[in-house]
Amino acid sequence: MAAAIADPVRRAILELLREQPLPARRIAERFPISRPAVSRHLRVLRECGLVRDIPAGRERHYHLDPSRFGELSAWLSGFTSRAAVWGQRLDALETEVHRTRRDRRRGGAAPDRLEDTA
Amino acid sequence: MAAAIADPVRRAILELLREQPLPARRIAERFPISRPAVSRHLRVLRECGLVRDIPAGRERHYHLDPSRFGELSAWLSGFTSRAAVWGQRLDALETEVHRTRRDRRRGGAAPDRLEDTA
DNA sequence: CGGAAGCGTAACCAGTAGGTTACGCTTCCG
DNA sequence: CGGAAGCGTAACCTACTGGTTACGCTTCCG
Repeated sequence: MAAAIADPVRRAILELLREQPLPARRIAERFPISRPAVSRHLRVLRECGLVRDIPAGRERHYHLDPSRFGELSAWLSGFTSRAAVWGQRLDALETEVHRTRRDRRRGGAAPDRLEDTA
Repeated sequence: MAAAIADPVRRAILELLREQPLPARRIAERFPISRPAVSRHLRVLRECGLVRDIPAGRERHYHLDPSRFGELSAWLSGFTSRAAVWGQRLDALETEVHRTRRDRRRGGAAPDRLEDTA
């Protein structure tokens, strides 16, 4: 499902469908690629459940199915929520690494002076 | 950047690094693929800014860089936020389509009875 | 009824992504 | 100092992805 969003054309289609439902023809004519290519992109999105279609005569109306977006969003939130934590730990970690290297070179536990890292 | 997350191995690496920073060796040994393969995955993540590395002697400590995750998360929120809206409009739309088809077949404006859609 | 419109699929082709092995460079340590 | 450890990169191969054209099926309409 993440693979479906990886493609820029498919992302554009989703943004298009976010504004309003559209028949396949209308979607295809907004891209510089051929209609069958768009048709396959639509199939990928359909199989991922990101998009649904309603047959309407000889047309086929596509619309967004937002239910699936939550999954990826939830996965991402597992990372963004810890941003602050790591941000705080980061400089401390970097300092620690530098200190360790210096210690080993000197062969002893040096105080945390920073004259060569500043 | 979305392409970086598309790969399952890279997602697993990110989840791994979310727990704690790790040297490349430790990351590689948790996957059934070769070490150079993991090394390239790490490069992709690095170039996307999802991950950063700190040289530590002959090792290279990798850690998460959560700042970029917000971008994708923000893009996704543009869809999830409208979930309720479209969910409400959806059945109405579907009904409308069916009604239109029926109307055209009959050649007149039919009342919105639902005997064949219910 | 018959042609046009709207879509999807099949077959084919080129570019890329991800895997492997071989290799080279730096860092550690006996 | 010299071998081992830890990484990254290059070269190569295969598989998949995304694009195109050709085609077939259903639906509309003069």
